[in-house]
Amino acid sequence: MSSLKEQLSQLTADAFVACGYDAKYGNVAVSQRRELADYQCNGALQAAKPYKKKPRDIAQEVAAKLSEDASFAEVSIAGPGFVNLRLSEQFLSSHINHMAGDENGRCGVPTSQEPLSIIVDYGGANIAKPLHVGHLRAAIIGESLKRLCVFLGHKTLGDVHLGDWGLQMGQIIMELERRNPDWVYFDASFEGEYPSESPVTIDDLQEIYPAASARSKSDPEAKAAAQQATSELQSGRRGYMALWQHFFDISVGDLKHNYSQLDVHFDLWLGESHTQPLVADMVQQLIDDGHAIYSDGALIVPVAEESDKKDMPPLMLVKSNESIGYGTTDLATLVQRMRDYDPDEILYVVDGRQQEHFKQVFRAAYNSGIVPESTKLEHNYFGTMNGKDRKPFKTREGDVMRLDDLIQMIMSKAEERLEEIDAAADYDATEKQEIARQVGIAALKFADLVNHRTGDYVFDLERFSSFEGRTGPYLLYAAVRTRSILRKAADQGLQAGDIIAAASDEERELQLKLLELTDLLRFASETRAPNHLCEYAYSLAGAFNRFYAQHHIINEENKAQQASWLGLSQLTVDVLVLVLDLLGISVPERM
RNA sequence: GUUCCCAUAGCUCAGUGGAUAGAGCGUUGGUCUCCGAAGCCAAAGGCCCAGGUUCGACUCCUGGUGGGAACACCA
Repeated sequence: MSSLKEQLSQLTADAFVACGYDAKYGNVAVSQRRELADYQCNGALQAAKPYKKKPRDIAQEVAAKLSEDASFAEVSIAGPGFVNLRLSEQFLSSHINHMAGDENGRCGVPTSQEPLSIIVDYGGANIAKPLHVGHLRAAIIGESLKRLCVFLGHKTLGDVHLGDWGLQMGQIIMELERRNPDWVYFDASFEGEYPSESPVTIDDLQEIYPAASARSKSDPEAKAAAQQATSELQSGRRGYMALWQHFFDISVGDLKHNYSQLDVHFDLWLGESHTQPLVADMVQQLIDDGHAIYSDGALIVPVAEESDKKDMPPLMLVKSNESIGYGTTDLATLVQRMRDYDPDEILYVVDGRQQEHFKQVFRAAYNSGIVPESTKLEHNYFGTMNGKDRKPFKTREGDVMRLDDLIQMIMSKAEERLEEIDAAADYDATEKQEIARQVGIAALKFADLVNHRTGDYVFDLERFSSFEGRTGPYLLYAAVRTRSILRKAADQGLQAGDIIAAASDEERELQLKLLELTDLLRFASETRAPNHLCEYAYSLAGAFNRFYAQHHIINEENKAQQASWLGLSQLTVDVLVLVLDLLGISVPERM
């Protein structure tokens, strides 16, 4: 079954054709003037010029044709030539009951007719480096896009794509060598087995990395040593590899814990390092095909094009010190993804500051044939989360804030707030804790996702942890309160039934809002913009709250009416929970 | 310097070339003897500037102004 908008557009397009006009003018959209129409078509205005007619005359013809259709209660024309459509009760209730009757948990949303194979690359977490607020947006935007793709029926894999093969590895190795020169890992002549136990803990690494990074920045010799170590690691020096493996193992464990706190889950835990076996052949091929050339001692892939408005630097394939950077590993990752998955689309959910880098990688990939034209590569970039000074968010001390700390902060705020309003007072401690987590995560994620992906936004703990207005907790509240009504009704033996004609404008608006679901999901997916899911969830909750304020369900005496309202309430919760799930937000049973 | 992104209400943000530009916060005022008031209702308040394209521009184009970012051997 196609979406409501598609069906209405089809009917309208048929009317245009029947009147002798092109079908393309039949597109309809949700009306902005709800007192005038449910949906509207602006095609008559567009058709006026090519057909050399007055737009109102065209609108009149089309409207006359459309009003023969039982789908509409009223078809009118207004303004310069808008065709206003008001849906009939039969049309509305048949569609809303179809949604409510969906037993697959899809609320009537069909899966894609042309399922694609999609990879969403949205981690970018670094080995040996704690997740910080900079990783937050990638995680939650990427998770949402991935869930949306999965729900729409695409074969989708989320890849964390760890940063585990760059200079930071050499920096840490050299820092450790400086501190512990007698470790067996640094003895180049050692040929035995290395210890299976890691010599460092995750906490050690989190202290060592900033120190190593700072030293490398301030001391050119240290930097050269780190570059050398990186190069040796990448060529497979045994001791370094053994050490690196420890970093990797303990970091991945920590990262999985962090991400799962956020309800973010990856299908693939691959990193830059996993491309290592592919790099040599890829580089050779690029040389053989003439795509890679030497310049200043480095091997580069020129990617500039005639039409470029600025100088486009080449992709750095092999640095003059023999080491490789993330341009090379990103390219090799594409070799691997094409070989293993042959995807139709790869979506990179990465900070907007990487735009030039991805432009280079994509060009190099297409030009060299690593990726065929039929595979779409997209950099779905996002803006930064800033502090009130409009600079990337820092702690009060000026450090990068760890994601862990941020999550703790928002969770304890949630707990505080729950205490204040005396919610969940008599639940046991474990449930309370989990509710605080879900409320906190909902607050955090919604506050992020409600902003358009590409824009920067200002982090404001007070505002984010508020439970009033357009927030995650408001939506949880709306869903949980509705569930509570349904539970009460069930306790009294009341059953949801067929949804009948709306009893009020408020109820009609709710029904119409529910019917927008399929179109909304497609739009959010096409534009890769989860903020539309947020907008929808919020307006749906608002529509339900207005309906709720208008009608008293439990006390309703007309049983058919009551059953209908229960059905509508159930559908609303189902849709709300579904959309929140696509945002990566889970709803507690009660709170 | 060049290129990219951004500029909408006091603040934080939405807005698919269409009618009267929407929310939330904040402010002011209503609303619980009835399903959970984290709610609902109402008031006040806005598209950076100048051109252009279009029947129609917050939206597209050009040029300003103001802010942010990127600019081969970090990622």
